Amino acid sequence: MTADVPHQATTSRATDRPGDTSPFALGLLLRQAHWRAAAVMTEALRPLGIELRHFAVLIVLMDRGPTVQRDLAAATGSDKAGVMRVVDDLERKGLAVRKTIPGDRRVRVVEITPQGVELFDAAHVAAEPPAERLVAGLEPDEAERLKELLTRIAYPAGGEA
Amino acid sequence: MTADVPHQATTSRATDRPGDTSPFALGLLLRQAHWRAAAVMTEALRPLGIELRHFAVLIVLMDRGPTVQRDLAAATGSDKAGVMRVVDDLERKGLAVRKTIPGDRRVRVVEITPQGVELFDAAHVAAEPPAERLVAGLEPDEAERLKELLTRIAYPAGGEA
DNA sequence: ATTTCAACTGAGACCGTATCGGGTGAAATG
DNA sequence: CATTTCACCCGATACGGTCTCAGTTGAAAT
Repeated sequence: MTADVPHQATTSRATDRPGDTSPFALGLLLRQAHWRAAAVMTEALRPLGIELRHFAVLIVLMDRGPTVQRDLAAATGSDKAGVMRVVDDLERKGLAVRKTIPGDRRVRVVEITPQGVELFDAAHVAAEPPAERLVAGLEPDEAERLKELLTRIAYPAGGEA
Repeated sequence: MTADVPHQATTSRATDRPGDTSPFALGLLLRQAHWRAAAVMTEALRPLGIELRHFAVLIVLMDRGPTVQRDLAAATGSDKAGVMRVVDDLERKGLAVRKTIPGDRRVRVVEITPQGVELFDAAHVAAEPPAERLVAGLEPDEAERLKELLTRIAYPAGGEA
């Protein structure tokens, strides 16, 4: 008698569809949009023989230079064991190397190799067309605005306030 | 000699940080923003004893009413096996039930129970404060605009054109 | 010597894929 | 027209790979 037909009355409930005003709407939208973006990027990376998690590490290495594995784990948000395996892969492919630093034998600094930089640049070239298709429905200034708004969601002012 | 310091010159490379113009920037931003949203929502749902994937199914059940498992898989984006396990959980908790429909003995429609509806509404109440904190840095009209732009990324006009 | 912090390892949970056992409808066959 | 056969579909299960987490080892600092 109560739950029988799709009752969409009362207040406002999540529907996983456009035009939703429930508190879950933004999260669902982000999920769907991220899913699309991830699919596009994974596809762009596939011909190069790496996956997103590998590329995420390369990004950090390019951004920060030689980095300790523990920091890589923090920066990529993944587990330290996971980082280890990713670095294993990168090392096997000659895209990065582990180095021991002189005064400290327990740390291993991960460093990108010239081939790694090469692949990194190649990835950017390969990713541009798909990335443009992703924002095909938006005007250039709209895409900029979207990124600006997302930045404020992703990195709240003051760290976490 | 080549790759030694964080060289951030040449064109424009992904940095996993605000103000990035590389083709990967939008994807990285979406990832980070989605991560935040998912963390917030998972946290809001925890006291109720369910996770996001369970709630995703409940959303579909509320939106569409009794639904075949195959359609649930398609609607939530996950695969059949995953849906099965989630429905197992929901059934065990009394939030949903599997029913055989008269004319077709192979299909099992999943239906939300009154308790399921109860929890669904409770989730909305619990989720509102965290959801507002998520967009705390944005003006109300900015949040609306963000959702609108995200919708156009997540659901491209014409299905996929 | 003890504490601390790095990388690593192995056990367990988790997820997606492949496969199985029905069930249905329709076409083929007499 | 009745019956058999066949291709497909659904839900369920079994399996394999992946990721996660607690614990181990070894090095440095106090």
